[in-house]
Amino acid sequence: MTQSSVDVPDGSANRVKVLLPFPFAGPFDYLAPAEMALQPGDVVIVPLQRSAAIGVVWDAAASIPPEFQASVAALVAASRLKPVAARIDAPPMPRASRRFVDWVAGYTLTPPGLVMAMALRVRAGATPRVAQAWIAADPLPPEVRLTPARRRVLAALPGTPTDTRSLAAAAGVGIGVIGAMAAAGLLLPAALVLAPAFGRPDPRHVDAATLSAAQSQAASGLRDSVRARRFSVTLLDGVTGSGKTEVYFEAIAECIDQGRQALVLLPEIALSSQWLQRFTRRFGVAPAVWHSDLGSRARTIAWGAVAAGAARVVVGARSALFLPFTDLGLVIVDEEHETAFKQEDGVTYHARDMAVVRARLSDAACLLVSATPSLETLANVQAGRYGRVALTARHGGASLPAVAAIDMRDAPPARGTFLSPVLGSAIAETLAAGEQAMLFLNRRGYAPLTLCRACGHRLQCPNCTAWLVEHRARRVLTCHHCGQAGPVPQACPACGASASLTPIGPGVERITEEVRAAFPEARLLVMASDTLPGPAASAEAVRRIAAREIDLIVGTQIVAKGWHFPHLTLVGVVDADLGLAGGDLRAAERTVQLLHQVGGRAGRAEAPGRVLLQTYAPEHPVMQALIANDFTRFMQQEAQSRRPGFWPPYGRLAALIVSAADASAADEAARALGRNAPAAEGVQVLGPAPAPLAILRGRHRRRLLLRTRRDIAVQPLLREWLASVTLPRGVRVDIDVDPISFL
DNA sequence: AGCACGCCGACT
DNA sequence: GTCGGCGTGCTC
Repeated sequence: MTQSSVDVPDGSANRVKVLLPFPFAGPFDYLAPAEMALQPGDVVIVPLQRSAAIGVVWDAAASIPPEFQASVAALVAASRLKPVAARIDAPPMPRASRRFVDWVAGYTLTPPGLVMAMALRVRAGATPRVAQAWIAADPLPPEVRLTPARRRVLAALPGTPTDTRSLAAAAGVGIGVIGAMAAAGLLLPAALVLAPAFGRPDPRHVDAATLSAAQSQAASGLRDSVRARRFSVTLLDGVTGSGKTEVYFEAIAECIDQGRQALVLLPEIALSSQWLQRFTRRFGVAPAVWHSDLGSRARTIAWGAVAAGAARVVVGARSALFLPFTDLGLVIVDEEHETAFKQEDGVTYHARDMAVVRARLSDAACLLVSATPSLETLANVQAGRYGRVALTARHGGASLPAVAAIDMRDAPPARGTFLSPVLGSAIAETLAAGEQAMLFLNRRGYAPLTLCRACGHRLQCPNCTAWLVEHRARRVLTCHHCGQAGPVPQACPACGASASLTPIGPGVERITEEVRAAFPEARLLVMASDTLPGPAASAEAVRRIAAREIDLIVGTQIVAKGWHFPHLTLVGVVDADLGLAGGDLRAAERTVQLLHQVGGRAGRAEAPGRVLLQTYAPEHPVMQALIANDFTRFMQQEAQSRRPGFWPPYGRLAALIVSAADASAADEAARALGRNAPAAEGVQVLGPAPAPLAILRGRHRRRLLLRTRRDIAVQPLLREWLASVTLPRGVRVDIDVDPISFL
């Protein structure tokens, strides 16, 4: 391990590197007073310019590029070092977390401080704060006056450190009194002792014997991988409804028995109410939950509980990877194919891939779980890098739903409607049988496009290359990319014709209107991200469905999550062709995964389910794969089509998005990058070309794609490339290593 | 990310 | 004659 501090001549202080949560090239050097006995990972306050900043004592990492180290050395030579102001009495950031930060920063070409900011659990930009608790000074400073209020505070102080708010409340004084007492030296800062909010999950809370033979066999394989206490990656590949969750719960049980911590990543933690119930049923207590909407207090408690090892099992969104686990033994990525694992704002990283890295840094087992694994993961299984455990039958005797296409050319909907008569009668039959039906359309709002019948004008977002979407319930036209929203105009803004604006195409609101007219008796529920704001709303929706208070569900892609709806027997896909347009590398793969997941909601209990796909291209390989339920062959075909051009996963890809408020500035910078493009065997640069969203939030965007053979790393090429071009002010280049969305 | 310094318009 | 707009530049 690299020594982080060195002696300076006068011997009174050492030098330490401190990583700050800002976009600097690397850590800064400070003087460390010897009595602080600073260790790598310690959280410290340091002076920065005229103010103070929080940071983490960092040790040298191999992945910090040499050019950064050189610039630090030059500054150190100038000998302008300031001393560390204080060490915060908080759990240190563990070594594995620090190496993980370095790794992610190096891989994504993000300044390490910004990655560390996620690990410190602050939103990049906001000044990080550490929860402050207090204990009484002992002895009390004799010269300080004790007012009655101050006496009450001292009397109210229990033996354990207490945070400002609760202490003030307990003593019946204002928060100001606490602050003044701290300033006077009557109270000393201390680490907040965590409430025992995290019970210990009990691996033997229920008997694992409720598993089927197939499940038990799969579970035993996974248990072995955890027991090995070595890094490994295993794909748990099981059809929808096969009970994958219960199987990987056994791996978690083994991890608890091993005395190590387990992390489960879910694509959409806000929608995980059913998952949490299942966990609690299995282990007797709820796991620690981590996601970005957690309040600052809850987040501090969770962070501390993870660092102290009190939280044995954490379930969270992708950012949970940056929690300070001290002994992580298992990382599970559920629904590993989900594109929600790719973070696109701020630090651009793919949580599934980073989960594998995080597991490796802790000698932990990693499980990737899906009914429809990504081609990346399948290729890794094929190459022998990942193991595979499969579940081929549904749990409890349920059968997989029968999938059929409705050829919209043969059975077109009536004018002004979007549901084929075939789908309409299937819904009627289902409702008549007292069962539930669901319609899926991955499009929010009433209509995706509004057109003037008089002049042909289309209502477009002023900031983006995108149509404005009508949301009739909220009576607005809004842009789904920048949030721009305004009232629906009465007259055409181009030609002034009145009552000429016509909605074109369906969104979930319009489908809801259609089924409400066709099935006036049915109890309807709309599930979309804008109708279910937050976890409580979706939990309530799911409860009502399970309690049969709902007959017909209309939903966007949030219905594709792993819900268990026992009475749902019919799923209708309103526009199965929707995701296939647009020439995206992964369009076909994503459509198969999404529609397969949606269809998988049907027939999960005794009554068999069926899925109807409305399509104009029933012969398309995507529809054929869904109908035949032959996912394996489809993915083999996908692999064949990507292999020759070295497209991922058979090659590497990085996207450069050049953006500027001024179109010609963006063009000029993109061309300059194009002229300096790296040239080598197995390396290719495509572009520049207008990015698919050529204008986004008022910025003009151009894209270049770097594609290399799999054995060539893109990061050194990108670093050299970017260094070769000086960008004029106002021009930004965003780098996306392993892009998955081509927007 | 802050928070400065730094050159051009409406006020005590 | 000043107060202040936020444009760019630096922070160990």
